[in-house]
Amino acid sequence: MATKKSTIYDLATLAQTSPSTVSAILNGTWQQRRISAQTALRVQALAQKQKYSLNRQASGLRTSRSGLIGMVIPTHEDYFFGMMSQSFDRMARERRQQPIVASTLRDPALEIETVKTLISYQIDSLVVTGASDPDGVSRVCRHHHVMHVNVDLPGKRAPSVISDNHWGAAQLTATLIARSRPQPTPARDRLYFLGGVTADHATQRRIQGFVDTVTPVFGPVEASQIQACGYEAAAAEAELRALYARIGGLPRALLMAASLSLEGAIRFLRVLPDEELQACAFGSYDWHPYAAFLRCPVHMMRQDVDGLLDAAFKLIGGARGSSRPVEIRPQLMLGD
Amino acid sequence: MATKKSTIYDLATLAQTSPSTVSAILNGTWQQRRISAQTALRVQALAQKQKYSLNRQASGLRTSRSGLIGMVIPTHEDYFFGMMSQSFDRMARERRQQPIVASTLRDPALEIETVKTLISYQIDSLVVTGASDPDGVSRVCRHHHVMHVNVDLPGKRAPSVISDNHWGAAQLTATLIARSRPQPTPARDRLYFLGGVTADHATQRRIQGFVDTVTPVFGPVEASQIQACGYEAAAAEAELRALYARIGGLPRALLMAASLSLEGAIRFLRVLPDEELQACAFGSYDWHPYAAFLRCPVHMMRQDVDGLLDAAFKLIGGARGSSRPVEIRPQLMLGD
DNA sequence: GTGAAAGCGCTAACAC
DNA sequence: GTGTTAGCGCTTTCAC
Repeated sequence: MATKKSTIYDLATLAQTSPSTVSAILNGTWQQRRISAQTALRVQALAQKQKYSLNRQASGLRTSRSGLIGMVIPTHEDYFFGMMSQSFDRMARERRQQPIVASTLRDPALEIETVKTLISYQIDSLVVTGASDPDGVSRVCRHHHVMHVNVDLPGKRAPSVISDNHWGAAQLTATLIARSRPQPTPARDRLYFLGGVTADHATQRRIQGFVDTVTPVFGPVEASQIQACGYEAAAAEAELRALYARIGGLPRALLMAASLSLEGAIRFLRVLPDEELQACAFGSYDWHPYAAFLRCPVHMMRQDVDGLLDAAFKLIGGARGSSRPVEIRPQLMLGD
Repeated sequence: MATKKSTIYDLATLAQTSPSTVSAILNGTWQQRRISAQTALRVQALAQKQKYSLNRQASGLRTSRSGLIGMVIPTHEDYFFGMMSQSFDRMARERRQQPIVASTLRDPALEIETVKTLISYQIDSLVVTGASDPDGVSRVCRHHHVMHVNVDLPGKRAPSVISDNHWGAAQLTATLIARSRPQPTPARDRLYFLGGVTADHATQRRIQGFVDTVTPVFGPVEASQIQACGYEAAAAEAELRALYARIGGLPRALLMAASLSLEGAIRFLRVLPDEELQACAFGSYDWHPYAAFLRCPVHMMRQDVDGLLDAAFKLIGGARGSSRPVEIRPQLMLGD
């Protein structure tokens, strides 16, 4: 029971053969070296007995491939990014890569620093999700020849995969229009868009989808119908409270820009009586299991997490990246 | 604008000095080598200009320290483990280690395989959270001399840090007793415990805390008051529905064993009228922000995630581990 | 069918 | 104050 960790040299000595033979046997290339099945079996058994473990720092140094694949996300404490991590974990494993996920808290400086660290570990490629400065990250990766893809938020200097925000918002809006009912006052007889950041590409496209769907039915959308108050739950809560006071009740329909906007809205809505809730149609871009807790239907656009990452892996694998982002359709989840 | 990645050899040539000097300057040990500030500055400037990046595979191979610290968790799609990942990420960074988190889906075989992979990357230490087979993991780590700690679920073969489950359940139960009101029938005039797995150490201690607090006030607890129906939300929902039918309403108070039990319970409870909800006191071991969506107070034991990981890092850092698990008190979050 | 030997990029002991 | 050198454990020609 050797207490020292064994190397291919130890195994070679024990098996009365050479390190290169052991190496070939252990990494599967022994067939093409035409090593006899006999020695192969002998060495394999020995490795198992000695609980030999490959030193991937050494093998990576030699081959200049680490087998590590990085992903940066804003935070682990968000349901959407939790699902991203989970899918990424599975898909990386399927490709025999070791995932290494780091959170960068939407801080551009931390994003760059983290990516530099990952690069120093010689990651083979990188998935950048929800980055505040995707192009800064790209510059670093480019210089070090690290393949990378932006997911969720697009960048100009690397291939990107995003949700089909315009289509998704349009579908969701159409659903809300179909399920909503006329309201007594003009200000309430309208659809409202709540949450998001107008500087953000995703928000812009969602608003556009909303506007393009509302306009043919109700005429031009007024500025007051778009409340892009940010991604924080508290902001959405405050904004909705104000809206409610201003127009004297809930509107005909309400489209929340993101899952945190929905969370904020629910905090306000949960104390309203059932009749008021049932008079309004609710939609949310982004899906959250707890939305079912509200006592009325919430229609949701569920992002296709696996679809996004599948496309990302294809692009990393060298698929022809056009200059335009790949758009992945989300899925409508009816709340009934 | 060199397109090849630069090494300390390149820098040494450019700076007219030797690789070892460059190495010392770049890794901060140059003071003790008494290298002149002048050369130090020259080399540092050069490194910056060339965007030199340390190859940590090479340096790790040489020093046999990788700077990587691993953590295995059951899943990223759970709020509690999301918080764990986030804290771990921050704390590892503070200690200048690169965190590497892998999910193992409560699958013992996958746990072992994953840990072996992490070890092949020469992780310096490992935090094992919520493992189904902590002792199997310990065996592997022991053989490879990898320092490790169990968190949340204890093991016999490594130091462990767990929530103070007995204390927490007792406090929560006391709160529920204090806030509850008598109910019309004997079966309803009792406290019930819902969720968890009796084979599980954590559940055992929580039940014990519940029983020890209820007994002095109401007399012996009957078996029907303990419904350890597992960790799945759907099971808790079904169990609660059955209980409601059996005893003809909600009981005096209900203690949910875990956050998923709470989620399941809420799915059933959300359709009940306010009066019924307000007649029952709700408690949950584990905290979830969405619990506020219920239209009545839920008292929660919030696990001290930072406290758990702080203790874990101390144990990894070599603090004397007694054979008994370190217990960290959770925090009572009153629902009012 | 197998072995010897060079070298991936870095660090640290030792030399001067 | 700085340079030389020997490996860390592995892979991969090349030689036989």
